[in-house]
Amino acid sequence: MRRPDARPLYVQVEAILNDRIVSGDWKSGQALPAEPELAAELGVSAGTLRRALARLEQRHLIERRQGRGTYVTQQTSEQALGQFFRVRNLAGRPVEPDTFITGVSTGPASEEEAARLRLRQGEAVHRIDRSRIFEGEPRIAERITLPAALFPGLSLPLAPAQLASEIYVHYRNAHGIIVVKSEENLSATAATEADAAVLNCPVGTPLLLIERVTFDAAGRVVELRVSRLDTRAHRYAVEIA
Amino acid sequence: MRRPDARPLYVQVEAILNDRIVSGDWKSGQALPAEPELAAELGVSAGTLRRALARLEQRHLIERRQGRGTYVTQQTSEQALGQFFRVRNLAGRPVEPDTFITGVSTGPASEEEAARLRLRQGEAVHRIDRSRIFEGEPRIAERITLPAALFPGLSLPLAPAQLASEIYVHYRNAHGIIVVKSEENLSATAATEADAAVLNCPVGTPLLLIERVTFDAAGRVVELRVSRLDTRAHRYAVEIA
DNA sequence: CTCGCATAGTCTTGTATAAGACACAAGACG
DNA sequence: CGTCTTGTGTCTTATACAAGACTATGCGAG
Repeated sequence: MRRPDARPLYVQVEAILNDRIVSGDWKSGQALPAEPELAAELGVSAGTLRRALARLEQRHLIERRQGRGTYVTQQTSEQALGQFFRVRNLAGRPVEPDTFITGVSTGPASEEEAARLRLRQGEAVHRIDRSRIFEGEPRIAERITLPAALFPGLSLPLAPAQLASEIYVHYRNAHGIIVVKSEENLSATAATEADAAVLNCPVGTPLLLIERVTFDAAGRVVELRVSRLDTRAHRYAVEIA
Repeated sequence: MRRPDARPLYVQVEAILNDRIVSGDWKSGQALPAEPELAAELGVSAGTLRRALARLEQRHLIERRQGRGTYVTQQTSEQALGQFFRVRNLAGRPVEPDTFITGVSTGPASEEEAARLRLRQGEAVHRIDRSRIFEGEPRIAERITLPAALFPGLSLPLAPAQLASEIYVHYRNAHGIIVVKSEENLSATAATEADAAVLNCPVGTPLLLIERVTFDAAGRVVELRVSRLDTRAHRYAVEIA
């Protein structure tokens, strides 16, 4: 006699709850049912449910607050910043970037983009070029590439102001895209003339090149981001445990 | 009526077990007592003990194997490599480095070293200069700085061969130093003449500069390591979750 | 008799349940 | 402005059974 699903029950429950969040059944910021209620509905014990919830919390999909309830994590720009933005100044303090959009376009994915985003070559992607400004100085030049299928309408009238970062957050919330994980490849490169112009630095200045691929809670690749960081006054901080 | 220790019981138990490992009470690779026995000895329920053990396992301090027992993690060079070594080749595959020691010395800590290692300026440190070779080519030039107080005798007759990495692992195991966490600051820099000589690259080549501080299970700073990685054929892979 | 091997026994950690005491938050009420 | 009540998540205990891993036993083949 073999079970239909060999995974532990708490993993199955985790998957069920994950689906409900991804599918928009429970929306961003919304409170989940109380634990006893939810456990009863799912037909599992409170302990098993709590174990599943603990795993979801570890993945930052939900937030639990004693006495208040359990909530689907709201993806504000501050939240995403704290979780994924690793630039620090030389004193080790987090830095608050301003954003300046320098260009937006839509077109077929290049071979490189398609491979990274797991698309077929030629599928439509949106591209956003922007610079990020720390303490008045431009320090990052980056290009964000998004699968158009996941962000319909993003190509439309887009204010060249810094709104774009907010729009981006809005799209994630509205489309059930909950960012969960990023994989990054880091290397060093020399500033090209284009980089030098954007970053206001001499040609050839060593830059930290960050190639990031981001995944959502459904396991989809949602973004490719290539950033060039001028590290003369900043560092990229990573913790390994 | 306030409790003497407001932390949850499972956290207190975790701290007790952590101490036993750090103090060498339970040695590297050794099996812990079985759960029921240990729970009885500590006067807590099996569930509470298991919760503490789960936390220790997450920190890689112990390893649990169903049917066999629970063991203090043994710090082999392979284990440390898998956990802390993030260099990949362009295909994304982990790379197996050879190591070549280029110099060993002992002396008073510089201001910079003292600050990073949390020592008083002038306290004795060991310094190991070495290069790391991937697929026949030298790709990393690095200096490791260790507090002499934690590694007594390391200054003595040291084979210039690649033994040093093994010796280093041995010292950690022998002195209750269990590496648990690293903090890294990444930036880009241009190869100096010294770098160029070691790495066999042109002067000015952009290098990935990695400044790493490593902590052990007792919360001590155990190592400062400054590495310069030639990223022409390799990447530094990081995952953010 | 000895070797090989299946298997039962027993020790280990892993999973799932249940129940009760506790702590925190928010609103109702005096 | 306190105090109470209610609803929430958190901690701790206890029990039972499942599953992995090793050991010993014993039986049969040679």
